[in-house]
Amino acid sequence: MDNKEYARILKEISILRQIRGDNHFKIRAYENGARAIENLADPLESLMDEGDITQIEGIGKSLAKELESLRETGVSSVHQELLVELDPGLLDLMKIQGLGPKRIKTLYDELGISNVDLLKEAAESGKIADVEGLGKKTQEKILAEIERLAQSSGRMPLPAARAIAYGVRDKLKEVKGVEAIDVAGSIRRGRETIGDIDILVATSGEPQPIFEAFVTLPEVEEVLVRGDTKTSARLRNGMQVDVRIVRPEQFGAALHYFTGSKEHHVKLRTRAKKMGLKINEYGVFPRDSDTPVASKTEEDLYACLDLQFIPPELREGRDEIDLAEESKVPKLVEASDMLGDLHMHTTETDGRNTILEMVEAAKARNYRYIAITDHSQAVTVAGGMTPNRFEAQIAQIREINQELEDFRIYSGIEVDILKDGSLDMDHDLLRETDWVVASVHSHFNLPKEEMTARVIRAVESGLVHCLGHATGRILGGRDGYDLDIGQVMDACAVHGVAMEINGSTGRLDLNADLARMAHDRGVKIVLTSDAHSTRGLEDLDYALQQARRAGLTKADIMNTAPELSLG
DNA sequence: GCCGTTTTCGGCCCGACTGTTTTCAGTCG
Ligand SMILES: Nc1nc2c(ncn2[C@H]2C[C@H](O)[C@@H](COP(=O)(O)OP(=O)(O)OP(=O)(O)O)O2)c(=O)[nH]1
Ligand SMILES: [Mg+2]
Ligand SMILES: [Mg+2]
Ligand SMILES: [Zn+2]
Repeated sequence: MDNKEYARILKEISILRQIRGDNHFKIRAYENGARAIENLADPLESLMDEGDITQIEGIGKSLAKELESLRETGVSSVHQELLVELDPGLLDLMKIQGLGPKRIKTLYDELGISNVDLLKEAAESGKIADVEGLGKKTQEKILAEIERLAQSSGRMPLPAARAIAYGVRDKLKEVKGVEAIDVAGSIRRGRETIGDIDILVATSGEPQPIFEAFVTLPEVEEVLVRGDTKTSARLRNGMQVDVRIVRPEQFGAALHYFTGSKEHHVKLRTRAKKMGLKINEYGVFPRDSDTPVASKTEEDLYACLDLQFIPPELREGRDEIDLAEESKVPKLVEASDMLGDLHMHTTETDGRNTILEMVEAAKARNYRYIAITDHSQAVTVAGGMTPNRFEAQIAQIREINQELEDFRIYSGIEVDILKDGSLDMDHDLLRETDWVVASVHSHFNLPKEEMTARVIRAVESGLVHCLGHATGRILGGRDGYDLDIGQVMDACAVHGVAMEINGSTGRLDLNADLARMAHDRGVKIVLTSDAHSTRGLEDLDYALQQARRAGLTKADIMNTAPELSLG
């Protein structure tokens, strides 16, 4: 069993125990246990083999025993007993907005509702409204939610969600009374998928006109919640947007609250409480005082807790607070550190802009260099280059470089890794060019061993500088190809081959976790945009944010150097 | 159920909004 499976069982136990009405803190222990396993860098089973998994924070004697017996017998007795006592269909009911453990328990006890189909039947025949504590509105809402859930495609990839969020933000920015506005939540933290959009507004005036402007935006389909400090709406594209409004002097504390994560808050607030302080979205308060000791900025908030500042990308409730306590929060790589981009396409293949246009756009981003990496001929849909065309492009770039001052174009290629792991280009040209990215664009369904051997063969070729989009996953699309990424990383480390964090909107590949793992195994990391236009260069920002989530610093990233140095 | 530079027992984040609750539980952020 893999970590995901172990975590899923614990999560299901926590949900079923919630419905049964068990102690909140025991339930949280299962939730925490599930999260702890999800966050592990190594397989739980190898940690079991090596020793004591109660070393893992959040796993104690009881969970360890349960997990070990789960491994041995293939089932968890706690889980099984809950499924028998209750019903596996109840797990789906928790996905319905407005239904929590208490109402689900009531519906199960009173009406025998144990799955979504039965819930729908009961709602349609009006039985829900008759249940004590529920009513007509709840019944209608349940029906609408069941409908919506069937249509919804779940969490949205970060780039798409961020574009929508910035669109709403930019419209609200123009509204009278809006003195400050920021996108918060999982978008600000850079999670690779987004559940909903969270926007914070500061005003010293009346919030209601601003809420009114929000809910009357053309993209708003339905108002879900409308209060004095917060309003939620669903957009026509299905995305939920939560808007929270506070006073300007509370903006920092509120931004911190609205940025999350929830788990970060629970840890931070517990710590504050032990110091005699209370944190809420309005500030940090001494116990029994209404006068905040911090509220204006996030920096103030961490400072008054005797903590180093924790950047949003690290606020996931892992070990960031411990690091901040010891002043060991890494100085994360920043946009201004990025001096070049090493993966992009031009009109020579499937890009929309010329080399010179890409150069101009790169200069506008304050880069000192770029690498042009058009496709090789096996990628026919992109009009990949033959050796002749590639040779001509190398010459062309050499000429352009003569004319450039304070800027360098590296000639390069995104060479296709063919089915057998060989490279789709003349080897002499690969040796002649400055920068070789190698990636897989075909035969995604090879068996794991074959795929791993294929990629490693390319890594070992001595001709490759960087492995492109190593997993091949498409966000909100196909999974990565089946390959042993750990073996690939080790091969990269041994042969001095870098791995990219490809920031192009569909990819984020490597993702933050894998980038961290690669770095820890000694692999050099490159941030790239994989731009197919001048605009596309901006996608490097997504790669940057994933690098930050991975805890990487300027020194960990190759293209923060003033020039390409290939050892 | 987990955990410990105030604890091996006694804590465990904190607040907004909705509805059928006539005084606040449930759900969500
Ligand atoms: N203190 C506290 N804050 C919370 C809690 N739940 C949510 N928040 C805060 C932190 C979250 O980042 C922020 C926005 O909530 P969301 O439900 O939108 O979560 P988030 O944006 O982190 O993830 P998402 O991608 O939307 O699922 O509100 C909670 O239980 N306690
Ligand atoms: Mg959110
Ligand atoms: Mg939200
Ligand atoms: Zn590619």
